[in-house]
Amino acid sequence: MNLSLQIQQIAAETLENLYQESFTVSDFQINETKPEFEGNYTIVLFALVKRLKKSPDAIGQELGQTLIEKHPELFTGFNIIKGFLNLTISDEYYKSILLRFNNDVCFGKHPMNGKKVMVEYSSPNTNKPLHLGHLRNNFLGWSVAEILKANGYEVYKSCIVNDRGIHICKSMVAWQLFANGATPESTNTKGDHFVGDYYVKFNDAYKKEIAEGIAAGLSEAEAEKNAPIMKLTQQMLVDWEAGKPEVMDLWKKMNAWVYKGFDVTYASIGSDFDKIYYESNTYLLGKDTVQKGLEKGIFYKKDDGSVWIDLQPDGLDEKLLLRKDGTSVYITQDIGLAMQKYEEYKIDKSIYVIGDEQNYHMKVLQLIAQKLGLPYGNDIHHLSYGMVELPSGKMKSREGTVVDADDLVDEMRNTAKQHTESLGKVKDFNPEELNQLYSTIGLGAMKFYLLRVDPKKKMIFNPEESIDFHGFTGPFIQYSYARIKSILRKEEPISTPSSFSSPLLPLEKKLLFELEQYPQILSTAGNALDPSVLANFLFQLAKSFNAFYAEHSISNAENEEKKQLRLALIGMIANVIQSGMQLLGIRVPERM
RNA sequence: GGUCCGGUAGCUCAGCUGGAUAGAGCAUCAGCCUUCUAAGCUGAGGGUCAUUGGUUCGAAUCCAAUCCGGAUCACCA
Repeated sequence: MNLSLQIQQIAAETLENLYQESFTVSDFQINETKPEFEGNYTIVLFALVKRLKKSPDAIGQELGQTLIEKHPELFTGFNIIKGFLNLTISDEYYKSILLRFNNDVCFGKHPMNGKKVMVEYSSPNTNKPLHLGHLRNNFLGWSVAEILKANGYEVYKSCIVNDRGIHICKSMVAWQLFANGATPESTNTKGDHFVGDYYVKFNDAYKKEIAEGIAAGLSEAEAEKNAPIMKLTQQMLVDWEAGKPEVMDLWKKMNAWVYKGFDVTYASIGSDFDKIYYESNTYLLGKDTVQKGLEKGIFYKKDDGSVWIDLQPDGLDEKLLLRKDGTSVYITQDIGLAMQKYEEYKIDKSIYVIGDEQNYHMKVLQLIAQKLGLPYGNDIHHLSYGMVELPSGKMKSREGTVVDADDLVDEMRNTAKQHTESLGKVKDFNPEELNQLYSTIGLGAMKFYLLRVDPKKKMIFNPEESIDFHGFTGPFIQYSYARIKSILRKEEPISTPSSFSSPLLPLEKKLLFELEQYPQILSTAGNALDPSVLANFLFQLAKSFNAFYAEHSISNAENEEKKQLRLALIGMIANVIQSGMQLLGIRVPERM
């Protein structure tokens, strides 16, 4: 149990005994003590004044006095300043944390809770390569899945591939018209980029035809509708749905190119999935479910035969579920897929990592799932994240104004290489080790950059200003880890020290104070589905370590016992950094 | 227009379940490598927490209104 909760409980018990009144933990507001005052944790007394009809000072005196008398193992001192009771936590408490957990690589992780959760993320289209926005999605989804595992969930990572539809047909038509049989192999191009190029080519041709139409006297809407290339595309979608063999063959061939390219990208950024769904298999799902909902009276049919749900009582609009011709729409397949996920995995909770532009859609899905009585209907969560934009505005694949994922990864590796070479600390590494290191650092910088901010906030990425390697960054934390490892290679810590007698220095205590909070940080990050909580914590910890490192020597500590204490301390810091960074999807190097 | 999200230092962001003098990083300036990795450390300057009003012992935090920016409200996905 974490310390601040312990303090709340003890304070509640103590006041109950003192004043014969009942208190709960929520009556006590516990803060970290501000650095300018003495103490570690602070109880705010104002809230108790009305209840007890006593002055804050009087309450503080009695409470503080009783706490150190009854719990000398925890509290060694207190002071009261302007209604704040500052408590000093004993060195012994922190030393016991250190002795217990310094070698525990699982410190902070919670035991299995028996609940299953699915995290759906990435969800690419097969008509274009991944870009920076997808990277934010991938990193968030992967990290949240790992954080949930650390919180005791059994987690399945899933991905729905949007592999059909009019947008896919656009690339296919453009390839037929302009490629002359070219392939990724013949042009030595990565498959997803190859197909993406034809998506852009489609758009260029389409725009040209619209302009020609307008020049010939058509209105803009008519010109769009009558553009020959668009008509070809619509026909291709019809043919695809009819299963016309040559269309299916082309579709399979081009998708295979894209998947081959995606595999390379996913491998390089470290994304993986337990289950991949394909929209071409799921888009017909959900119709039965809608039919059942219709019978139950949850949905209703309009005169033209289309099926709707009225969500006005919930503050939304009417929403279409089946077209008048009986075909399904976007939400229909999502309902079906939600059902299928339950049938296959019996999940208790489902998390969708999707951009905030779909907040409305996800709200509708949640409401429908609840009304249909889906077993986990109340546990559908939308991890809604803000778009990544450029200084010039939104990224648009069809305009070609995107930061390509593969390009960015390469660039980050190169930057890492330049930094590493100019510092010259790893000249003895062989080429393979060097490449590993560049990936570790470059990807670390990029992942940390995207994960350190609150997911729901929109980000602006300026390609002109490369991602930093100093300060509040991944490499800073990686560097702190490498520093610790460097010491631990030279100094042999006693594997299980039994006790430490000398008092803790302020900076030693500060580090233990921070380490003690790690389990709570993981819970908070898991509950909020927010890796940035963890990123901020790890940065703070690394910063405190570096300050300690500059102030106190570990190898040349004042005496052997201090040295052993510090070796145990930095070992525990290294474990927490490694474990926390792993949950962000970031590796830490032994040397850099 | 309805709904939702955001607005904190020059820039990028923490803090938001109300608490003490609002914190980091970058950038700027001044110091620190003959001792464990300087991708580091120490210090300085820099704020009308969008605006106005309210709630109260106390508001960046809660409520209301206003202003600014964004998303969304398709028989597209």
